[in-house]
Amino acid sequence: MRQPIFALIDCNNFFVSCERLFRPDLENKPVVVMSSGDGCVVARSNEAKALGIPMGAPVYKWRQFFKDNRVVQFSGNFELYGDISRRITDVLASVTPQIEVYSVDESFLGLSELKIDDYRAWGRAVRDKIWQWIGIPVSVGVAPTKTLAKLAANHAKVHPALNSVLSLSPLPPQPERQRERFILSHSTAKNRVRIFPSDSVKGLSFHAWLRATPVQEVWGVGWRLAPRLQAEGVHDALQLSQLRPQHAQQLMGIHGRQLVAELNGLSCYPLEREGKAQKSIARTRTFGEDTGDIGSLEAALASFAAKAAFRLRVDHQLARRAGVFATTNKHKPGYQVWRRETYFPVPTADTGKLIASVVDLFHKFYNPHVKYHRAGVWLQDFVPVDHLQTDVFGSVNVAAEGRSKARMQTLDSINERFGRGKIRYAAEALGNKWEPKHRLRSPRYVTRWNELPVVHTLK
DNA sequence: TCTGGGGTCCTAGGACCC
DNA sequence: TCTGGGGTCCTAGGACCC
Repeated sequence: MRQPIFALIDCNNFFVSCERLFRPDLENKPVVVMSSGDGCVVARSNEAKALGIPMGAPVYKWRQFFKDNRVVQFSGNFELYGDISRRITDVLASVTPQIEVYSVDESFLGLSELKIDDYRAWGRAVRDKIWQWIGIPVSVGVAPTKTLAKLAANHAKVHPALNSVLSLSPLPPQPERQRERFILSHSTAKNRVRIFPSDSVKGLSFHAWLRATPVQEVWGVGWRLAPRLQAEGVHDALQLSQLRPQHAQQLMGIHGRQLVAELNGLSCYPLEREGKAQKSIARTRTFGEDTGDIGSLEAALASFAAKAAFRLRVDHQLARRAGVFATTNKHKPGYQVWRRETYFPVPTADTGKLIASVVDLFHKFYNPHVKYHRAGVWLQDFVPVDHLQTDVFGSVNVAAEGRSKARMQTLDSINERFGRGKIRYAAEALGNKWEPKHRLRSPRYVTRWNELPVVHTLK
């Protein structure tokens, strides 16, 4: 079998870059995009990062700072970002069918089948194509494992001399590793230089790149594991790669063992090409305002159920299990969570049935004196539509199931033709106090007819 | 006034069965 | 009724990702 080789294509500051597509005047200015309900910062331009605004910054604490520093704010326009994301996926799929869409702004490509002599030149060509056709800047990392490709892309993003592309292969020969290990054991772990000022980065060895990667920036090491590793004297990716596999497993579980192998160039995570079926679907929101209003709460849950059911039908799946939860504000004393779930003997993707079920479940714990802050609906235990089996008593009502299917198809096709939400269940419209605010949302330029950008010409 | 949303996987512990 | 081990299933919680 051929040695695997991966590329990670990672969009730079993706949400901000999408906003700038239609607002070129925002180039070189600090820009942030906020989460649903304008609660916290979920994307920052380089200029905003340079101002010290952290990921996840609570907006209410930073409002004055944004004003003082002329930071441009956007409410998340996730419809827009999803559309741009699909366009990028289309471009990448034209490069190779060996593609795994990892998230809205990242894709892995499998390169072992392609005949590539120079990975840097190849990476630059892909970067240029996406820039030219879509207008989004990307970084490219190439390496024999996904973990190393991620690491390479992260460096490609922050060192201008790399021109957004870093290839980390092939691996250096064994003797060098031994030498570096010796040197490492005599160096101080802290205060190691990470940011290289000049073109010298191009000549750095594989091991130098690992050494320049703080352990908490390694894919798979989060905020809980990082301090544990540091306590063991593991401060960077090179040291992590030199842990004994058994020790890594003790510290991080089975995942740690694979992580160490991946850092050593041994691929453990294959490309997941097929659009693997999801195992659960959830739709949850923090409300626009805390509320105990039963109409609004039922409307929220009905709306979540409708959205989740639609997603289920797009995936050609049926759910055996549905659940609902609601919470108070977790930042206030007396935080509480309620949850209930139910099981369907005959799995379903019928919006009406799901709405009825979740509203029913909600009433089992609803208390009119509670101000609810957040709620959600989830679906689980899926079976493919064409595998609908009868329940143990064979009591599937074939005619009723047929009518349900036809009803949903009609609903979906009308909404597809005339715009989403054109037809909905009355339960979704009983109140709107739950709806999150998005005062600063840009137009949905490419997904809504009435929000198309207007071009003025000078005569 | 006040901190997002949507996922996956692993592990530990309890219930239950043979 | 007791003893012990092993297997399975379920749930809750923890950890990670973007």
